[in-house]
Formats: sequence, structure tokens, C-alpha cells
Amino acid sequence: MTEKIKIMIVDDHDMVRKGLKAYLSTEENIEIVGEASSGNQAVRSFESLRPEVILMDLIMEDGNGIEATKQILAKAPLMKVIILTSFYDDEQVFPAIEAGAMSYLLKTASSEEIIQAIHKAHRGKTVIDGKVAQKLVAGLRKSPQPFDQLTAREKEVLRLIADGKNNAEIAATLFIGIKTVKTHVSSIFSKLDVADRTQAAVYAYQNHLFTK
Amino acid sequence: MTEKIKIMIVDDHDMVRKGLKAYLSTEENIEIVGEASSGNQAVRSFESLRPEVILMDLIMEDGNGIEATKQILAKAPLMKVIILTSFYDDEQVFPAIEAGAMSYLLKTASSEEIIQAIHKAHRGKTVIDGKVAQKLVAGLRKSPQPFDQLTAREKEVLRLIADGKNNAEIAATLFIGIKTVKTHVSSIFSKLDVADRTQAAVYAYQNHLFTK
DNA sequence: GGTTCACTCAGACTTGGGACGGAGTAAAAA
DNA sequence: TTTTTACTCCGTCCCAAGTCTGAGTGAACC
Repeated sequence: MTEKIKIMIVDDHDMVRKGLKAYLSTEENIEIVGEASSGNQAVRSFESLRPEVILMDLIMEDGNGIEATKQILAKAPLMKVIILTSFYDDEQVFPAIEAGAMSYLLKTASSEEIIQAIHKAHRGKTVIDGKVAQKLVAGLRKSPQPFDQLTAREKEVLRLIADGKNNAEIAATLFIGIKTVKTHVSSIFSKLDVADRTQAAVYAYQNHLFTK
Repeated sequence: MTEKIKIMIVDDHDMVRKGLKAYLSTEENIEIVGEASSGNQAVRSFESLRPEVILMDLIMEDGNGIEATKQILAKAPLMKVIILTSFYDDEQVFPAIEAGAMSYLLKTASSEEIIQAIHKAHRGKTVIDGKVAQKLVAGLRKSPQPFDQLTAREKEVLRLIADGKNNAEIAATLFIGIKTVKTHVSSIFSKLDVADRTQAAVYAYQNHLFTK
């Protein structure tokens, strides 16, 4: 008989925590040693709870899961963090992996999948949901992003274009001449393969470049 | 002693359903008569399950909650539907209310809140989460939306502007003259209070006008 | 019958946008 | 040291963009 795997649940939805407990209570080899309703709370309490595996939601009110994952791994590099979220968009997946998450599951996962993932994470193995994996490879494929070709200055100019500013306003904002602005603007157009400033702004929005 | 309130749970997350069951199983006056993992499945099965109150998630793979709510209320106008979701953005709240939902709760709600909402819904009373209510009144306040001032034709033109098309392309697309396009474009500018087509495109994206 | 409104188009006009070519400086890479 | 790259700026030229005024049509409304 092996030791029980000690896990911690981090999710701001009370009912998700309850649901997970209902899931995992049927498992003999798993023991829930604690839970947290926010990322910050998890960071504060994981050391005293001493879990081996953490089930972490991403979107939470007080301290998101990615930041919490980073901070936890900074203090406990061997901790296994399983991301358990409702979303599988690129903006979430990449930072989560970068932050050091061991696995990435969707909340649509069945109890068996989650239990399997916990066991695998405990043994140091990664589990990525199929849909998430698709996004992942798709994201890697599109790597030659035209936007990255822009220089720092050109990115500033593009941002101002996407704000709807004209060349004179951009020049005033950046304390440079209008002619210089035009040079940057033209360079942006050729790099992004667009015809005018409106298309450049459209490019910026459709690629979510400046979504703050 | 009153009769038990018959409820149905609609959510594509297995664990949320489990969590809700764990919540509600402690309540004497509530009985779970069925569940569904998608909107379409809910529409197909609610008639045979005969619930009095339905707890409905909004975002689901197969048939979203708003569409399901509409279809259910078309067949059973007295059904009480409680929306139970993770989000509280305008694009979700308004259509849900329009669709006829009785209450709107967030998944961060506690078990007491949910149980209370079920009882109130059963008695025909509405419960709106505080944050959702804020969005709601904020949404009503901003009612004079410039975009709605646009005519049908002007909206078409604005969409093409937001696609990055120039006046000649717009004219060709709509089979009208360039002069006519210019008329529409100028009218759009004055109604949206913007200076040029780039700002109009920015307006469209920042207000999520054409997010398909 | 008259009024309003959306849609269409025209001519005349001004201006900002953008292309093209040229050029200087400073810093980093080779 | 030479080369490359990013950033800056100038002048010229052309055209699309946008304003303004005016006007005709058909549908809807009263």
C-alpha cells in the first residue's frame, strides 16, 4: 500500500471545490490537505499545508493562477501544479506553461481524467488536454509573427495608430518630426503587409496586440 | 411540511454538477430530478424530467444556455430558469435576461445564496448577483449608444471600414458609387464623433461591434 | 397630400496620408 | 574596422480621403 498523495485545491468557486472533493473523496490514494479560494491565499498557505500536488484555477478574483504558480514554484520548485480551467485560449496556455505548470486540464474533464492527471503529475509526468494541445501546436506554428519584426519605435507608433491618432499627434506624442513619423509608418506598413493606417489598426486589433 | 422543489442542473462541467449536488443534497426541501451536460440535451430532456427550477450554465459546448433558455421557455413559459455562470459581462447578461431568465448568479456564490435563489425563483422572485446588477445599471445608463444611431447602410459601411477597406473597395462591394460611400462615411464620422476612418475602425473594435 | 427619412449621386475644394529617394548619427555586431 | 541596424529628418510628388453644398428617388408615416 502506497502513501496517499496530498493535494491542495485552489479555486474561487466554492462549488467547484465541493465538486472536486466529491470527485476525489472516492479515491483511496488521494488526500485533500487544504484548499484556497484565491491565488494569493494559496501562496500564503501552501507551505503550512504541505501538499504534493496543487490543482489550480487560472481566473480568480484575488491573484490569478499564473502569478500564484510562479510564486509557489519560486519557493517550492518541485511542487507539481495542475492547471484546471475552463479556457483554452493561447493567452492563458502559454503563460501557464511558462510559469511552470506541470499539466493543463479543462474543467470539462471527467473524474477519471483528473485522478489520472494527479497520479501522473505526482510521478512527474505531464498531461495536456487534447484541445489545449491543439492550440499549443497551432500557436507554435504561427511563430513567424510579422509584429515581432517591428522595432521598438515602430511598435510605439503602431500603438498610437491603433489609438486613432494621426501623424501630427503621433509626432507630438513622441517628440519627433512628422517626417520621421511617416518613415516609421511606411516601414510598419511594409512589414505588416498592409496598405494604410486603417488596415494597420485593424491588424493590431485582430491580433490582440494592445489588449490591456 | 412543504413539497420538495424539483430542480434540474445544466452544466457541461461534470465537477460543477457534482459540486452543486453536494451543495443541494443537504437541503431537505430540494430534490434534483435531472441534469444535462449541454443546452441541447436540456431542451430535449426537461419535459420528461419535469423540473420546477432549472440551474443553467451559459457557456457550453453544445448549445449555449441562452438559446436553451429561450427554447425551454417557449415550451414551458412558467419554468423558472436561474443562470449560474462565471461571467458578468454585458454581452452575456442582457441576452440572458431577454431570454427570460428569472435570476442571474455567479459561480462564486455560496451554497446559501444558491439555495436562497432557488427558493425565491420558485416563488417567482428574481435574484441578481450584486456585480451583475452593477453591470446592468451601467449598461442601461450608457443607453444612448452612438452606434445605434447609424442606419442599416451606414452599419454596413462601418463594418467594411473596420475590415480595412478603402472607399473604392467599399463602393465595389456594395455596388454603389464612391461619392455615395463618401456620404455614408462622413455621416458615420459625425454620428460616432470621430475624425477619420481609422478612428471609426478603432471605435468599432473597442466597442466590440463586429466580433463574430 | 405633405412631411420625413434613408439612400443615392454630383461637383468643387482642401488636406493629410503615403511613396520614393536621399541622408546623417549612434550603437551594436561582425 | 567595417558593416549593419535603428532612429532620425528633409523635399517632392500624387492621390485618396474627407468637407460642403445641392439634389433626386422611393418608402413610410400622418
